[in-house]
Amino acid sequence: MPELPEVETTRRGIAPYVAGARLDGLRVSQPRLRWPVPVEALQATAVGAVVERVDRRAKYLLLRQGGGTILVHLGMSGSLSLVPADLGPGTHDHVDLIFGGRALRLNDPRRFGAVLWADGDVGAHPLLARLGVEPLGSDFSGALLRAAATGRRAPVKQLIMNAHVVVGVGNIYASEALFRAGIHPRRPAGRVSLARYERLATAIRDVLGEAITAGGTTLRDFVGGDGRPGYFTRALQVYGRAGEPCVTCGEAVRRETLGQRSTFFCSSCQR
DNA sequence: AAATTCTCCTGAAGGC
DNA sequence: TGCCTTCAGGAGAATT
Repeated sequence: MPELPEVETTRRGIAPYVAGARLDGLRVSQPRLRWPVPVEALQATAVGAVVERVDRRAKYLLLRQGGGTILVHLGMSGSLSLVPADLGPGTHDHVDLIFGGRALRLNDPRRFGAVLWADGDVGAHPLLARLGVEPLGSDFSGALLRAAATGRRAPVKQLIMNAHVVVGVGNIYASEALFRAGIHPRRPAGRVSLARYERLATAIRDVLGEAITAGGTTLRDFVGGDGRPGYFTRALQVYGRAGEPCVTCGEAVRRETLGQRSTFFCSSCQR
């Protein structure tokens, strides 16, 4: 599942080929994604214009043009790759953005992803306007988490996965960061001390940063390849390891459902 | 305002 | 081998 590190790795992989390139055409073989692909608007406005840069906000990729921005979200099964423009779409290839002889291709079996168009200031787009801080940005801190937690009784795991507070912390890295910080995922958010939130903020930064580094080193060539970044799975300490011994104390890692999401933790190391 | 539930979709895994 | 059922999961929308 693409989490923030995979999205950032994708951004870095495609940017050298897309930034500065003119969008020459659009092929949509399946417009029914998370939201319908706005084919008309893209044809009328985005096609023919240069993508000036490729940015990321939360897990959205932003292909910025002069008059607006193409938003791409990978959902949970999406990936982008650069293929020859004359290569026909295969199974689950839904959208091609054509740049010269190459196509930036979205493949997404489960179709939770999205390709959208935002006129003018993309920051004002409804999907972006009310997002929380970037976890790798300078505004993110333990103090920010502590402030956001005031009065909240919901589990701390749900706080750090709340995109109105901090973006890009998905299910996998939420479990990992809480393990590193020694905090039980079910602990009420309002009952975690500032000191422990400082540790948690550091853990979130570290685990995301390490995953981006790992993605960068294991990244296959985006051009002509399948475009899937490395998934960092070997470095996961609790996620997906139910029943296996905790790497710290040896006790069996537990799996419980929290907010309809699988949650992995060590009940001995995390309190 | 905060918390919970629902929804989209399909591949994988398990049962028989 | 194959058919059927169940489940995961990002995250916005709807509901309580």
